[in-house]
Amino acid sequence: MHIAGTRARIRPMPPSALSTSAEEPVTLRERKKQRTRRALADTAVTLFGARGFDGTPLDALLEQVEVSRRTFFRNFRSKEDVALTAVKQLWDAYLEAVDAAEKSGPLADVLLGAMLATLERMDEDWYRRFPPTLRLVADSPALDGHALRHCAEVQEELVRRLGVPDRLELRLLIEFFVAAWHCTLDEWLPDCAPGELPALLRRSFASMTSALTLEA
Amino acid sequence: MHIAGTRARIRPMPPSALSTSAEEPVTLRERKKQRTRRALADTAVTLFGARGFDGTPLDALLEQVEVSRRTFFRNFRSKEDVALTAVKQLWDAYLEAVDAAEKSGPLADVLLGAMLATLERMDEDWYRRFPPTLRLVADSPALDGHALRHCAEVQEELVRRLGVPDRLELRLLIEFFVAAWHCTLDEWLPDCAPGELPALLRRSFASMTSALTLEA
DNA sequence: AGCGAAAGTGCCACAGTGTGGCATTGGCTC
DNA sequence: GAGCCAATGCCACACTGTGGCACTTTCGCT
Repeated sequence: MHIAGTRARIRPMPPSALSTSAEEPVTLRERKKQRTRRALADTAVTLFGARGFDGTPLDALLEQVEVSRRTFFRNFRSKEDVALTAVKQLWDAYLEAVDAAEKSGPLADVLLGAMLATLERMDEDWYRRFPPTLRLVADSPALDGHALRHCAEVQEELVRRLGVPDRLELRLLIEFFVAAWHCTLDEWLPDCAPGELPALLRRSFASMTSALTLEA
Repeated sequence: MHIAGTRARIRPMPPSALSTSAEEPVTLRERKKQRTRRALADTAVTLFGARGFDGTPLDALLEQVEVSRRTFFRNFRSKEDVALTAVKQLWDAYLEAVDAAEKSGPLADVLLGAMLATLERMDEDWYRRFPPTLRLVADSPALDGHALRHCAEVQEELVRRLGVPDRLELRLLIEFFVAAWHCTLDEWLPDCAPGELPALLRRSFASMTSALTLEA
């Protein structure tokens, strides 16, 4: 339902942490922390991928990375959170891309262009971790719920950053954009060939207008 | 992300239970069970509404209704589940309405018409419980995640029931429909005047095409 | 270099959710 | 009525997430 605005504020958590094209932090402390976070996120995907998200106790992950529960929860909000690291990285990068994009012409094209730019910017490591993450999400309702919730937050953020007079149409457009993205992922999921994702996304966008006039 | 098809099957739970226009079950046993479920769902909305969803332990609800934890979990999948009863009732009714609708002309109109019909069918009791439920969802990320997840399941079901040659466009349309519905609820939420909901929904639908061509 | 401050970490205990096992109750069927 | 069976209640347990506190490491400053 994700109603915008009235939502209770969420605590910030370490500032987005692992961004893909990260400027390496200078202090030793920060780098150490980053390494722990990265190890947790990486191991989470492989471990959950092997034994299932619901079927893997958090302790299994902690044991493998040799980190205490207390430390884990200082770095991630929840078990779902660490599993969805790749997804969050994508959206973080996307928001940056939207900020950087030139806002002229049809807004739909701006949103599409920003995503295409984002997909180009993501590195090889991300493309290795994203597909397994999607499969995790597809297999665990709990994870899916968290992913959708995160998406809703991104949408609110987009509305905030793209603010225009007519709120309703902007909200609709952003919802449509995310919807098209989800449909695209559905089609991409079986093969997950990185090169095909932009083409699939363009195809989804091209189908949007005709979808509205689809006959029974 | 809600990828269709590959999703793990969910256990059925008592057949939807509390439907709004329910044919009363004959046996005393069934009626008793229904009463318990109804009491749990009703009390949940008021109790969570008063003390917050996250701030209310499940035990508080169980104590008030005088039901053991074991019994509760035989009737509802989770704490979130019971809180979202009104939402689930709506979608259950909507799926029925879609089945009953005549599938001719633009599919978007079919989907819209089915929702308008559903809104007319919902009884007064439901209109009393739905707005508080929405506010609960707006205040608790966990609830929102569950609600979105449920929505995704409904969408998969819709694709299944409306199956047409071109899957992509159908999926897109259904996503757009749900998106429009969510936007409508956002606008309805502040006042929650039952009579205004259909008009708001029509307005959202009318804005769909222009949203796609919105200029920056 | 050294030293105090601050941040990160580990360990422990606890609240809350959700599940399995098993006895008991209460309604349904004959 | 008597037996049968579903529903319930009670107990114990696994797992997630949090708070408190002590200990170690790093940072910034002298």
